[in-house]
Amino acid sequence: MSANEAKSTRKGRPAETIGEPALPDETEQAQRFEKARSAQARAVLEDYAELIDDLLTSGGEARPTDIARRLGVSHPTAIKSIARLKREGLAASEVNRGVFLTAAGHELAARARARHRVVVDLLVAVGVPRACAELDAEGMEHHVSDIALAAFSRFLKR
Amino acid sequence: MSANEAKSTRKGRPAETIGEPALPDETEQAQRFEKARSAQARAVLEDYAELIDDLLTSGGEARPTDIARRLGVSHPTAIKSIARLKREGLAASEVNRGVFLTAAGHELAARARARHRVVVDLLVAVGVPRACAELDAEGMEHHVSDIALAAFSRFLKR
DNA sequence: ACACTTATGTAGCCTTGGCTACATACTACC
DNA sequence: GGTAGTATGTAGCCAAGGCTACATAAGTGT
Repeated sequence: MSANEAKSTRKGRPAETIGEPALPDETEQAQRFEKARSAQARAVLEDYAELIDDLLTSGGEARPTDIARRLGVSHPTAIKSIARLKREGLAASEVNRGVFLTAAGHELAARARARHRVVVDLLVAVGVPRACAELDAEGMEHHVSDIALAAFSRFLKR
Repeated sequence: MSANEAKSTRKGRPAETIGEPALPDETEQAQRFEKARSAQARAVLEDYAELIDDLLTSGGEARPTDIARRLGVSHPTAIKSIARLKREGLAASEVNRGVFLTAAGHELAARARARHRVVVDLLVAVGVPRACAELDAEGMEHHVSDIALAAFSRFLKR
């Protein structure tokens, strides 16, 4: 069966004629969504790493309740996520002690923060109010690829 | 206890001195993350609605397997998500028949597609290669607020 | 008509990331 | 040193969004 007819044989609908909107290639589109999903999976880890790093830098200690409060979640949720960070070798802690980052975790945090800053700056540069930029960047940053990030930096330098 | 000391009484660490990086306000930060989480919850629905709308427009029919293939997921996953769309009043279908959108679903799809387009255009405008822009936009678009979107449009018009 | 292929739907499992409720461990203070 | 208060941790629940395996339905072709 010749690929083009194969898609629409069911119910005898005629093969798609030319002149229609033309969707992107099927597998390419699938890859886009796949990439977005994997970015989403990393997002939580990045948020935690970045926040823990911030707390350590500015206050000296990153405690589960502080983390939970800042992320707007309950403390058990925070503890569970921290456990995942530990599983993935990004953080470490002993019972009833504050959390700290491993080298890998620190590196992740640094990259996340750098990206965050660039994204906010870009948004502001194209006319988004600062407060709104901070809000929107929180979700967007995890989906910005290195290539796009480099483009952002270049744009900001002008 | 005077709020400022309260945060750091544990283990006798002295209250935070001035001159440190200064984190954003606690509750404001929590709201940022909360907003990002709720955007994420909408993301799947938007992706499905937009895709279904695309399929209906360009091919005449939106069938679960096509949807699954284009999203890069298994067909049971797609069917489950479609069930959620139906639950939320965005889509409808009968057994063994293609999916279609309700008025609400169509409206959501239209908004999602418009936003998608603006985001891609903005990325391209600031120097991101087209292919990369398409990839990154897929994840970013769900986090762009109306205010930012308006700013993007204004920027593109110049 | 019967067989074959593909599409659709169901069942059941996993992980993530939310939550509440409860138990335990600190710390501070009198 | 005991008590109050806060932090920490555990258990168990839920929904979302992945998956595989299986069963049924619908077209296709000989």
